[in-house]
Amino acid sequence: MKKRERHRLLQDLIQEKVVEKQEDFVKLLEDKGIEITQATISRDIKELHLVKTPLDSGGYRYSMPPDVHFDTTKKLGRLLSDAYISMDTMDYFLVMKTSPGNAQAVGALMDNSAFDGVIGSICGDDTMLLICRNPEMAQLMKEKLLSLI
Amino acid sequence: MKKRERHRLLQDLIQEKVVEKQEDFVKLLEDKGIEITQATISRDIKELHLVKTPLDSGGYRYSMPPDVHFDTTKKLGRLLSDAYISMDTMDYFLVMKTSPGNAQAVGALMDNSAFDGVIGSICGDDTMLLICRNPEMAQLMKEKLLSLI
DNA sequence: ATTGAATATTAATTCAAG
DNA sequence: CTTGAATTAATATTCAAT
Repeated sequence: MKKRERHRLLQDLIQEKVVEKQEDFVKLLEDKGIEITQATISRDIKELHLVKTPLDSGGYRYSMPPDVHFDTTKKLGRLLSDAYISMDTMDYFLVMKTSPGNAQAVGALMDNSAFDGVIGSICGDDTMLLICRNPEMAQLMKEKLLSLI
Repeated sequence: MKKRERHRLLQDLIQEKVVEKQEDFVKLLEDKGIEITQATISRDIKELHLVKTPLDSGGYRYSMPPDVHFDTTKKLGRLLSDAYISMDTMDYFLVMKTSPGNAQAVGALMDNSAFDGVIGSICGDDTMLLICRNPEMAQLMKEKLLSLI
């Protein structure tokens, strides 16, 4: 049993069953003849970004991850629709040109967005410099941002 | 300090800060002069349906409940019922053909959905390219999307 | 790289009290 | 009905092994 397969199995399980805790995963996999411990489930959950969601009924259920900043992302999209001019990446960096006076606002939203590939931003009046975790993230951010416009 | 007020404060805090654990809430409220214990935060989190989300960066962050996505997923289902034409996967990618002018809308909903296997989307007029975390996710996304139609 | 066993940490609940 | 202190339960991590 490969990790990938197990991940896939966990994704399926949370759709079908109310899985309240990690030990439940252990038991459910055991039923399928798969021996695994809670420690591994914990790691799987982390990698899959699963979340333990409190239910109205009072219990808990592991479920698909939320889009951390649903609202922020929407705001960012609206702002970029207005303010975006151009963008380029180099190494760890992404430089965005905005209409005058808007770079700070974009940077502020970026800092609290779900885009955790971003380490930080430095903004002038019409230019934002994003520092990303790695060059790949810089490229990914460019695509993400473009998809919002 | 009433419970309602505190709940609002917590909602605000998770938008502004990366709150990694319940004790962080305790400290943040203490900074605002509000004395509260972890037990109460735990109850608040349960009532607000907040979730502790694993981040790509390795840490955790309390965030908004995934409930909001149910709606997004439903919207996506309705949109796809109208606009879907065809779909195919290759490696990390999923390409969807839609009726003219609809790809952007689908992409926007995808980005705000609970589908965390998706890194990002790039949309033209009638074509959406989804970039997934891995080839398995691309395949899984195809199945999930088909199940919505 | 992935895992289990043990452990540390964090979170949920119980229980008494306001 | 709400809370804190104490406790239990659950989860994350460390460490050794593979």
